[in-house]
Amino acid sequence: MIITTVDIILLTLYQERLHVVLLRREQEPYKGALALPGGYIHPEEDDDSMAAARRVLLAKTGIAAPYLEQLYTFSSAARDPRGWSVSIAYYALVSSQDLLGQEHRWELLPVDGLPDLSFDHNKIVDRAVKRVRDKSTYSTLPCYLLPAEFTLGELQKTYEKVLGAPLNKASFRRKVDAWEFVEPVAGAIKLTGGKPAQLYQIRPDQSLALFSRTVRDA
Amino acid sequence: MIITTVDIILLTLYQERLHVVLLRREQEPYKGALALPGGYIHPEEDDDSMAAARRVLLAKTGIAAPYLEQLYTFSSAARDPRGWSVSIAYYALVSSQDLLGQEHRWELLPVDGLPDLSFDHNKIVDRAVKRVRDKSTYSTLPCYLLPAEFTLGELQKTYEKVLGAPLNKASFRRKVDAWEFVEPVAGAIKLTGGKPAQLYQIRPDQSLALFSRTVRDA
DNA sequence: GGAATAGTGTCTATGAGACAGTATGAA
DNA sequence: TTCATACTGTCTCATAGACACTATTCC
Repeated sequence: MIITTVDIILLTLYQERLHVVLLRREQEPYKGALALPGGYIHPEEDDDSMAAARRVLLAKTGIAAPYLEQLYTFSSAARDPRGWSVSIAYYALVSSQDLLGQEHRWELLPVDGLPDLSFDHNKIVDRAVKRVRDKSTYSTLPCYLLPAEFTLGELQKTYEKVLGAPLNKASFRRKVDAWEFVEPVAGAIKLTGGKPAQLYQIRPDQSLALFSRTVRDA
Repeated sequence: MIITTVDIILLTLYQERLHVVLLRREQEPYKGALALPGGYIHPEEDDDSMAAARRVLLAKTGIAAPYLEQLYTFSSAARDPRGWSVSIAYYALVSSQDLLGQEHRWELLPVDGLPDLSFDHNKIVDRAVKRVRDKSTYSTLPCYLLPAEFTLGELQKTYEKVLGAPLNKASFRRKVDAWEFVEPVAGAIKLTGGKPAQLYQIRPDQSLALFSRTVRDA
């Protein structure tokens, strides 16, 4: 018998660092330890594993319909003491505003320097973080960590925190210009203490766009 | 009950085009139709799904230990008429020399313009081809389509056939130089009809290296 | 006016594409 | 000698990083 589950790596940017949502396990194995939100696939209920991931995420964290993408499938005889198991892992990105509004039972920990998690979940988180960092260098992925409207300064800061390196301002804005994936929100201005900043939003026709690389600053 | 299988997309470069290895199904469903080599995970025998993929590939095609990488996991209630199923797909690359030496029962078809395959295997092949093409723009992946020793001309031709676009010779050689992933085989020269060409091999310390993008020619 | 942040103009360095050149074998 | 293919030198153009500059708010 093969155990078939989905696990979700729900990431957000909180206090200027990437954080992951974790739950305390209420049952054996690893009772009391931290683990990713996850659960069995329900063949009667779930059309596919993405639907299962969405259902599990909603049930365990109350988060509906963030950006969700299949990461990798972890499977072996050894990863679960109950037996041969398959975990189809999905990663999800949300803005901390969307995450933190509500009552919750989960914990939010920085992805760098996590304690020991259940199963092979440290490995799973590491792979998710690596994927997000890599993909952020050539796509609009980090936008999903921001609320619907944001300034270009916030956008740059988000890229910098995800990538872990400062970016060149002029160069970054040239890229954003060239990619044409955001548009100014007419009349929406954010007061920032200095010159007020124009608010932007993702263009409605854009979901996730892929490009050639952005590079770093000194 | 969830059906758990692995499928392997075995790709090679043959007659200057990417080809995929397919088998005729001997059992229902899709009896007599073309399908990717695949099979059930054997929990008693396979340590993990990569091992299962390797075992299935060897059993069904006689190919041992090519480059093998997890592609994606296809899973839904609908993709297999027998019920809810999960297929962990792996893609593999071999040189046509390694592939064609032996007796075989499989068929080799160009990946562009495939006929209808069993299950969702057309979709799986498409995703594999896309992955290989994408990854080839920034990695040494196409090397696995070549025999152990090759000329820089053959290397460039391989990249061109995989990417489907001509490349600039000077620029390509600069890249190969900069990446430092091949080394000349001392005294190994290939006669090509013109000036003889130096034979190269992958440097022993290199497995798969990733880089920033190679671009096209006019 | 000064501090703070938004946003821009422009110089320079790097690296890719173009293209023509040289090198070395076979017929 | 001519042809074919291997391999190289160098020009140009595109783009990213550096950095200083202007703009607009609050205090």
